[in-house]
Amino acid sequence: MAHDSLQRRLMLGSHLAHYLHRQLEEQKGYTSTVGVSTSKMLSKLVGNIKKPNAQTTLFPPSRTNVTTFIDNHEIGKIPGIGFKMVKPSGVVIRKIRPLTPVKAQKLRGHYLKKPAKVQEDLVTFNVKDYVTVKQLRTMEQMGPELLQKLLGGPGWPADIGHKTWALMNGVDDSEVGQARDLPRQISLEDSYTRLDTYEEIVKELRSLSRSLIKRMHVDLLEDESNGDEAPSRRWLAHPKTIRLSTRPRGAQDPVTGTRARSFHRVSRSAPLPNFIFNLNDNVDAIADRLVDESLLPLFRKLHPDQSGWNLSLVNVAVTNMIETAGDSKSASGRDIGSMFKNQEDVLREWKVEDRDALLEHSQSETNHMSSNTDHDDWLSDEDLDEDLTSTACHLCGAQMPPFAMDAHQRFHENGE
DNA sequence: GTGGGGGAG
DNA sequence: CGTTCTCCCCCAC
Repeated sequence: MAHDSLQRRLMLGSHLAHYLHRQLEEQKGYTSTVGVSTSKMLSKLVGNIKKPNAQTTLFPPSRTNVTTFIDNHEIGKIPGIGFKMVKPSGVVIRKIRPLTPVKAQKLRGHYLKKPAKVQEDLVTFNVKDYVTVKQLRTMEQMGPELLQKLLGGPGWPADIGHKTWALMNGVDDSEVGQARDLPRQISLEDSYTRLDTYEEIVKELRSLSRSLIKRMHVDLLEDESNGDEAPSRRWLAHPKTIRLSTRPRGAQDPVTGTRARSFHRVSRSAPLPNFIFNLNDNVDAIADRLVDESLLPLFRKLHPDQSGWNLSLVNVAVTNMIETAGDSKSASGRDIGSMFKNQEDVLREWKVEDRDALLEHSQSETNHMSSNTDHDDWLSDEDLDEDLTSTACHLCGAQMPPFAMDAHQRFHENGE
């Protein structure tokens, strides 16, 4: 693709993002941070530049600009590599769980030829040894194969070497997925400084269950205002499984008295009983029954010992969402095109195919949106036009922001 | 499908 | 600004 057209696409993307940002703020009162670039990873990274309520576009999108941008980041900052540095691993022999480096930390260690220093506060980790993407990227032998050797192994994604190498070079081909109308799981959890008696556990499970059922009602029920009968509600989806997870508190070091920080979770799951979907019974009663018949059995599976456990976290989740068939509530509100339309008498919807056409056509036009030659690195919010009132096409009536109208006209000129 | 884990936000 | 909570995806089995 020609360099020039890429610039135009980014300009259009910036305008679109700006419009959405503004609409979100004006109509919903939400602030948002926006990053615009040629991939999800780069967009996320540039978005960090102006937080919390502005947008940034990586511009111009030249190879050198992208490389320089990526290179200056600490390795752990790259989305997909991750910041996390140690994970508990192996069997707990006695009291201390061995700590093993994970991705970013393995890479730091490789560069430094020694384990990177991490500053461990009571609860958080900070990098002491700051290793940049550039330092790693330009190392001897660095490439997908070496990265595979460094990072690969059982439990890790098979293509981790190639993926990581691509990320270090600013390349990310992951797709922008369609937003789901329903989550895959709903979970409630709470953490505790001390939770070690059966009575307390039961109490917490009841409380979590009540909240979970209420969440299910909010997120999975649809009002069925069919006709004039008593208002009824129907389930948009039925989760099939219930899962109980806990996080045992790390063992205490007998010498220092400090506790090894444990991320380790354990879980057990079981079929979700149907009575949870009953809308006539009261929530507390359903919750109590759920605790007695599902969660306590799961808890006993998880912790067979009568006592001695000490939990720092309890999580209750419903998963394996089965969407109710024939649901008409498809992707409405998810399609960006439909957000531009606010009249239902519009004959022609601005659907995905049409938007693509619009983008293609816009590539051959002369750039009139703004003069960008005075910006070498970033294109920020303030550079964009401010007129965001929606206007109608005089040919088809489609509603859209003014910045899109010009290209839309050419869409008609091309015989549509 | 279950259980464990990294990771994002 | 850091912690907590929620969610997602991937893997081994």
